Amino acid sequence: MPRFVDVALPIPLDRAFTYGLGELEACVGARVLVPFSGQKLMGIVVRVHDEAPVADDPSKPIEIKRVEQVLDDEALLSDELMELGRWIAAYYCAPLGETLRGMVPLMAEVKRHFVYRIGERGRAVLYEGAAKGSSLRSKLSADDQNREYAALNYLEAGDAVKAATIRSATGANKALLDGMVKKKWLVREAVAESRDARRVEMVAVLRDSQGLGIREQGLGGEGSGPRVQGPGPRAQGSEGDSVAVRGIEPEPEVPDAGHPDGAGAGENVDRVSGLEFRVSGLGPVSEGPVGQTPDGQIPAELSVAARRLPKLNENQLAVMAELAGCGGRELVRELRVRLERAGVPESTLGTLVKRGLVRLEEVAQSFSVSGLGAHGRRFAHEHRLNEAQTAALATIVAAMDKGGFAPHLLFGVTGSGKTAVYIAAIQQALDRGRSALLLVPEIGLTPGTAMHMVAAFGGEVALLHSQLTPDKRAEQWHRIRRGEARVVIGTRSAVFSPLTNLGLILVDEEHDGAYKQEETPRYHGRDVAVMRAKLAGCAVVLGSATPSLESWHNAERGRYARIDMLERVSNRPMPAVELVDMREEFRATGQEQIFSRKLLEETQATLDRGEQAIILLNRRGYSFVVMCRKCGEKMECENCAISLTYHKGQGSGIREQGLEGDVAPPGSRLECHYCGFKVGVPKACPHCTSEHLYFLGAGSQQGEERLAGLFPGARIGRMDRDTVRTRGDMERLLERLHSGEINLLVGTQMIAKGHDIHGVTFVGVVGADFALGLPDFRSAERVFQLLTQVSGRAGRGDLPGKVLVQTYQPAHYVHEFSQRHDFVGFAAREMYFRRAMKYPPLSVLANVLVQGETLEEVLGWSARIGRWLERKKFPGVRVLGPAPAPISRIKRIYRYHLLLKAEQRSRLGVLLKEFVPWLEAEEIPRRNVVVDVDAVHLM
DNA sequence: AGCACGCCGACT
DNA sequence: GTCGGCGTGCTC
Repeated sequence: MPRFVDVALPIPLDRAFTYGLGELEACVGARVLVPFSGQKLMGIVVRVHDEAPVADDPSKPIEIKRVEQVLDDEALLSDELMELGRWIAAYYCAPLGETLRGMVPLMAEVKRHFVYRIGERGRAVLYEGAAKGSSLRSKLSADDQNREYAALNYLEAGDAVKAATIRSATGANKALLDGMVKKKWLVREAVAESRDARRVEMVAVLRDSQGLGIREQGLGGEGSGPRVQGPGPRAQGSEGDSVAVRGIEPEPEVPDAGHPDGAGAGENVDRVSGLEFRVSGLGPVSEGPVGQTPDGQIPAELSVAARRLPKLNENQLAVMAELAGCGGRELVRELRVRLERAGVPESTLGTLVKRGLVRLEEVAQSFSVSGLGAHGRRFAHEHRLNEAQTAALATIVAAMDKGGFAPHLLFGVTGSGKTAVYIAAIQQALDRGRSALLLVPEIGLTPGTAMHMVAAFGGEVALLHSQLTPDKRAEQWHRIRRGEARVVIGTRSAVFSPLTNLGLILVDEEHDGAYKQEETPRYHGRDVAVMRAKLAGCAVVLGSATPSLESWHNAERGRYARIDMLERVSNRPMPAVELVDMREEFRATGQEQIFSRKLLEETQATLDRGEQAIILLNRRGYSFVVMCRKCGEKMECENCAISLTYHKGQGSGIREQGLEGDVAPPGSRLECHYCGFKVGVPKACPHCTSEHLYFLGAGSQQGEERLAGLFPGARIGRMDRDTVRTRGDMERLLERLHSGEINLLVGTQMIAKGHDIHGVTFVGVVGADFALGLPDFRSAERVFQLLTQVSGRAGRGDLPGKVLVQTYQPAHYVHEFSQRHDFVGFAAREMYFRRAMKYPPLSVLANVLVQGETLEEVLGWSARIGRWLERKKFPGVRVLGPAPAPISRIKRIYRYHLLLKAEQRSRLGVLLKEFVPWLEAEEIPRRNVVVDVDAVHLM
């Protein structure tokens, strides 16, 4: 029997630790609880072996501790996922333990806390204390001293007790207890226990006719059921089935969007019936049976049945109807919300329980679909696939059937119907008994996609996104692992879903920067997806209308098979794109305006036609620069090297752009978008005390205000991080758009993200190309993506769309190609630049960020790193810098960086392999040097 | 990372 | 003389 395990712990150390197994057994991939430096940590077994570790320094041999507990009988992380973790750790220069931690959400199941036990000295104090009386030397109050004695008394029996328990028994708080530990009166011990992550909640169940029938025969309620008081209903024949009106099969456990509580409490309600849509099982959306007809009447068949029940008052009837309407079962929590809305008192449910008409059951907390049927629309999978879609699907299915790793790039223009292909392909995977994974950049921003998936696959779907609480995430993870959910849709970390028998991985909007994790391990979800597909031996499809040049390059080199979908569905034309040269506009009008005359004209015309318009203003806030006219100083964040953004308050003050000196309305503030720093709007320049402050650059907030002034009749909505904080906000806003309640939408790039809004025929783009000036080699690519995406919002319905792009650089090639919807041309042109500059994808890039609290140390470290790299002259690697990072200070941390460009991946690998140990040897703290392999954001 | 251990100033 | 601040250094 193996005697040792190597355990990877969630700490930023590049090594595993060896523990003795004793009588325990463990396998690679299992979680274990181990003592570590006075703590109990959960780690993952990475090796099981018989080699006792030997100390580097033989004078002090290492004392091998024992594994305390093995938490999993079998590998929690499959070999495939362990392999993936190892690859990530190596490729992205991240400690294995931290990498693996990010792959298993079940750390939530281990609760770590401390317990206190009385020590020898404590006992002595307790026994002598009374004689000595309270120590006058003690700084503690008499009360606290009393509490200390009370705590000692309480612990006298010798048990180890949690701080919270001691406090409720004696009043001694944690600080006091820790003080007693310092005095050695108490001993503190770390404990960790695993627990079931699931919470329990109540479900109301309409008692079925059979149950009622049995009781009718005088046999009483079922033993397991709750005690029933009062008389049961009489005359409940078999026709009584109709009480469980139109009862569908018992409600399956339905996956949830995982709303934070309350955020979407009302979203799942159909506007007409006031009742919830339900999705059950596979197949098309079932607009769940409703308990009431639209006019609020009890449907005939229910009322007939209900009338047979004894003396049910209106409220009770309403509850019965409501329950029947959701298949005879509903979470009490959900039911309460709806009853409250209907004006039914909460106690009614209790009455029905007492009368035995409704039973309460405990279930492990699950997830109901909420907010997913809000639009009551039918979904794409019911549409026929067109020729291009069918061909795309055939290619994917063929790859799946052939088996083995098969990477594809699905290049499909906006509106070409990629989602329908995804759904059909997932269905094909399921039909073959295999599972499927769909990665999306951010679920919150595109509730539509999630909705489509749940509508198509119902209970087979697990949704994983960043807003899930650890418990909910753990439960979804379990569902997937048990094979209950064979379709996973989620953001980047969903790539670690414990799906078995993977048939297909899809990466939607594969170019999106949100796939890159900006903390250790700094992996790219898309690239990990490809690696996972390779390990699993399955098909992977990267989809985009504007593929990253990396993927495009891979397709051109034949590494990825390319699938083209170059036409929009239903042969809708691409929108016409027109440029407005804002320099020209200024010359003509003599005024610096946010919106050009042409843009206002088109907007007006669109609204006049009863259609919808969208205006992209890709900056948050009111003005993004506040400058002093006298000294030219810009208002900067105290903590960051960043201009503060002016956010206008709710007050009524009027501020014209550039108008000086007047007072900002109450609630106004200057905000840093990097660290969240906020200050009031200064009346005078902090540098020169001049009162001539100048507000420059229009953000979405100002855009909204301006448009409201210009189009008093328009129904304006704003979509940016200030107005859309949760998924619920997004859904509400989208619903208002779909319903036509809003006909003019202004917002940041959020509005460009794949929403399918049919009434939009005009898109105005304001200042989107300012990003061309950013010091990032990908700036043109990003602007092209943004322009293409936002243009894609126009003309998705039956009417053609039009796009107007305002620019100060009309000659830039980004505009030339985006105007023609010519990604291929753009890619060729951009690739020319990348080749000349040796930037990715024609090289491999790593960004080495050096950060620290003082400029001196940061300068020192980065200079040493620079010198080392120069001296070592790694072949095939070019080093740029060190130089200040484009944002040279964030949150009071100074930032320098070096860019490493390698011709080949392996060349960079050689360097990095030496680099990390060198840092350690040089005593440059690891946490001050961030190695970002394949960096996406160089800021 | 987080926790021990240890060395200094503040207060009784 | 004790308490408690946080600066190194180690963790199987």
